[in-house]
Amino acid sequence: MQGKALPGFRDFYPEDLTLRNHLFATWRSVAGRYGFEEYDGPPLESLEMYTKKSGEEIVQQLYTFRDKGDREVALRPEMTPTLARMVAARVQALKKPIRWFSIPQLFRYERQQRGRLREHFQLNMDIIGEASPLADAELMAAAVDIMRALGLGPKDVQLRVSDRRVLKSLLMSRGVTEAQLATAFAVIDRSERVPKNVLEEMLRETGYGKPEAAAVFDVAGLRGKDALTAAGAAAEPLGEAVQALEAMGLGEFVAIDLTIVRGLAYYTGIVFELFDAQKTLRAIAGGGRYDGLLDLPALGFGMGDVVLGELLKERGVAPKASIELGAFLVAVGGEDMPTMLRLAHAMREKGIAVEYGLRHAGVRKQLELASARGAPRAVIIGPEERKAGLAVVRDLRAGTEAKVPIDKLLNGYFD
RNA sequence: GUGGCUGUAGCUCAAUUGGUUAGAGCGCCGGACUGUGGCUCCGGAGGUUGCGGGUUCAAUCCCCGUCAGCCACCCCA
Repeated sequence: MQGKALPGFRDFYPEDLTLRNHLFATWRSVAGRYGFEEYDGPPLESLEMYTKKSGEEIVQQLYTFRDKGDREVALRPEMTPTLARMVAARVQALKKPIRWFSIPQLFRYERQQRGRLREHFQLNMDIIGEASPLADAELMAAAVDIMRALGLGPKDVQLRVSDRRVLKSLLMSRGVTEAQLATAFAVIDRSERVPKNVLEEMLRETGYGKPEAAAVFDVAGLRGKDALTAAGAAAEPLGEAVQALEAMGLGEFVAIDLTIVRGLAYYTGIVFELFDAQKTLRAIAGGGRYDGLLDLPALGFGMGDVVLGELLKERGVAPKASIELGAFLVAVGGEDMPTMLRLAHAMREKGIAVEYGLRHAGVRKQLELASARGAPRAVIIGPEERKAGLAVVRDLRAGTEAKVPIDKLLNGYFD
């Protein structure tokens, strides 16, 4: 063993890169049909940018160093600060709402586990300058449509939606104070994973009394439209967004679930996560509204390549081959080589993917290579047919053969 | 950062209570096979048993350390 990539970093062998390219292509395609434009920024930023805008935890997990110009720099752990800077610089000139997407490679120094590495690629889609819940619905619809474009249905993935304003209203109407909200959010976020007595202890430490603690668990248990009804006016934006998704025909994917809180402190409104419906993997995507970060209403989501790639492999919808050959050419004898090379080049000029054996071997060997390479057909050039201006086109899947004029093949036709 | 489990060929796994030259299947390379692939048969390459140390006549096996992976916690791009 010559060593391997650093822990948490990946080598992309052809089959791995095939999958990654498939994800990127799907991301670009769906983002494009939603009218989003692609942007990018530098992978290295000033450390200060993250110490100011992100929480302490994120900073501890940063890849940082001092560059030769004595600047404190960091590999980007998230795209939002970069986006915020780019938008702020041209905010006067940009027509609102801004719909942008990006596929940055992000870095974070943390202990790796399945689905969590130290580096990943993440689709970011953001809408800036629009407060309407229709914008939230738009973003969630795009996330769902990416799943559909990848071959996943409502039985595979579910979009769980919540709204911090709804949570806040429900909690405060039950006696929880504004200062206690942060703890309540943390408890609700963990309510499905952490034992109840541990959560109760968390609440007690923050000065919760019995009735307020009960209210927190009560709220955490609310699901579906009941949650909306209970929250009254505060639930209107979430209700409107969910209705929009239903009108688009995506209702089957959507579940209102108040236990979705999201870790980042800057979310202010609707938040959502896309989950593997069997819940064996981590969240596939997550996002929400962060109106306070810029001077404009804003919302966005991120979707990483790691968990999504694992899910596609698990569900058998990952692509296999990266190249799709049109034909594999076979020269029977050495004297057939010039014809084969001429034909190969002519077909490539026509845009057909063509391969042939790079050293002369028996027909058997060449055909073996042809099927190993996944070619749908072989074009066999031998002295007999060549005298008549013909070649044998063999269908490698069906095992059938036909003689075709070489002139036709030169023009890119197999029959 | 904390705790637990696991490291044998490219992959999946064997190897008697610690025992002599660490095996098999798949994959890879070559041959049977000089104008027809997938099948079959034969042969070959490929290992510092993650790494380092210790115990022992003898370690893949037991002990310690370390690195890596997995799982949980923390956290959640």
